[in-house]
Amino acid sequence: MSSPHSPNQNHLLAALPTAEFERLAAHLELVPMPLGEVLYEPGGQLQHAYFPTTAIVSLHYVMESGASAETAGVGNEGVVGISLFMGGNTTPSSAVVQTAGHAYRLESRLLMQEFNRAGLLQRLLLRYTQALITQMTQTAACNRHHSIEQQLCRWLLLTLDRLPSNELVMTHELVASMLGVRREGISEAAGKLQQAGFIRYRRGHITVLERSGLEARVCECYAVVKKELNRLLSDVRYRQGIATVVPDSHLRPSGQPGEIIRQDFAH
Amino acid sequence: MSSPHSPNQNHLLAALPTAEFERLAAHLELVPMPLGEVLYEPGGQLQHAYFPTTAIVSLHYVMESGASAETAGVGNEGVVGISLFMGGNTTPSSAVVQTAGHAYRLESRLLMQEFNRAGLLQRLLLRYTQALITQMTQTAACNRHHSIEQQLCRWLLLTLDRLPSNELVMTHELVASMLGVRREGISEAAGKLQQAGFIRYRRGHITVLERSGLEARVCECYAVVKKELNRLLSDVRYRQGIATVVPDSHLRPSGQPGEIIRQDFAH
DNA sequence: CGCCTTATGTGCGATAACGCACAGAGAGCG
DNA sequence: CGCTCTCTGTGCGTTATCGCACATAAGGCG
Repeated sequence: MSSPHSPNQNHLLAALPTAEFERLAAHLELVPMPLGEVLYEPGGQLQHAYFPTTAIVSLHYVMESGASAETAGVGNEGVVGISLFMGGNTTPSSAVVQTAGHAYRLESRLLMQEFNRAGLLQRLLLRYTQALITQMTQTAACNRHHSIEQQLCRWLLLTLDRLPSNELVMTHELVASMLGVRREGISEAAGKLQQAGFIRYRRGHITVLERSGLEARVCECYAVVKKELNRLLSDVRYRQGIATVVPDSHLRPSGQPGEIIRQDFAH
Repeated sequence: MSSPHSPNQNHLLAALPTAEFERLAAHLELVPMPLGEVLYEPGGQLQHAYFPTTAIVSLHYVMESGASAETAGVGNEGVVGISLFMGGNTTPSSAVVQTAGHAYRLESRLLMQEFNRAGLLQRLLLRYTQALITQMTQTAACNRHHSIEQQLCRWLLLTLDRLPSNELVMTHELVASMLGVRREGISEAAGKLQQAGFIRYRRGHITVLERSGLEARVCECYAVVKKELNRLLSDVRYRQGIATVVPDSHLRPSGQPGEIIRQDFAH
């Protein structure tokens, strides 16, 4: 919990057993992630996997027409670059930094090496991928059936959950491109939320004042995604010394007993 | 290629090396898949994985309101039940038989056992999952930006690719529930396609007369999904004796050389 | 401080899809 | 053969969102 940077700010890295973590630690490279940076484009070969700490990355697809839509976001709960271990090494979608911050990156080769050891990292990554799939599924359904305002609430809450503060550095235009709608649509929906007192915004900054307000207006999709993430990673424990100690370790693969705690992403 | 049933009608099973296949073969159970059968519901524990041969299964999410949307379909190119090996053993979505037919099912435990051997089955399943993710991503984007007619074309083509004939047993109502739109919307779009001479339909049957017509109207999403499936599974070969022999086997994990062929799902 | 870029507000008409209501027509079943 | 259920056709008015055009405002930079 030291103030500067630590790989443990990323939940997946923080959950690795000491042995696995130490094999990787020396190769984790802290990189700044400026807003708008493109981590990969359709067809591009991935050189690294990225474990965000404070940055948020948007996975999205850009159509021939130029229109785009986010299919999922990745923050400190996950990793960018699942196609490395899933196979194929590339995807038809893009990954772009949506909120500036930092990430630890790891060479593709090293990630795959560790993945193939079939230790906890593998289990973690597969579970995380399953959670990501839920996010994509839910996005597809939400795109189909819910209003812009509901989707905006969902998106704000999901983003908020990945941030340390309650302020998003984000223009309406950018949010619009994430949700795949018009900028005016976002302005209108955000205007309503502001009138209701749930958020306040000014030129490129959105501050959430009343989270519960957003939760009251959001569609079910938000809860489904959160619940599933929580369920899938709830039996994952933090490494000793990172988190509060609890007397339970039946799932711990390595030896040391009784020094671990449930992850808790629940809102 | 014998007329009755064979596990080799499923592309994943057909691609397994002899040793892996034989470990599973005795446990593969041919089951009929009647239209509308529910393979799993949100939260339900999966007892089996299903490898469709002639059946097609729709993965979809049902909202609280009752509205629904398909996120992906699974035919003889894939398997139903990825959450078994991805972890979590259940998902918030449902799987329902969309086209009646058959599948081979395999007990969860046995699938996971084989998956954990980290042989070709594991690689195959992960790659297939990656292809499935592409399908979901594309569905999300397509839901957002394309017209009902375009989506109908996409859906017809994807379904057609999984069928031996050019006739779908399918009401407008059912298609509508897959795409998450009104039945009338499908009737209208289908009417246009019929007028153009691309399809013909009558009470619960849709016959594709001119595939190229659909391909001319479909959005890019169809091609993206197909190309990706093809790319991800193109270095997968069929087991000896199942398919035509070609003199190439550098990717074959087991010993016997030179008796394998590229899978080809390309339209 | 003032300018100029960029973000946001607002007001249209256009459009795609919705929700509903009902008419007609096939196809299976008794 | 005729009935009845289910599927499909059609015609509304309604709605959300779009696409565009332009006004206003905020904030960074010289």
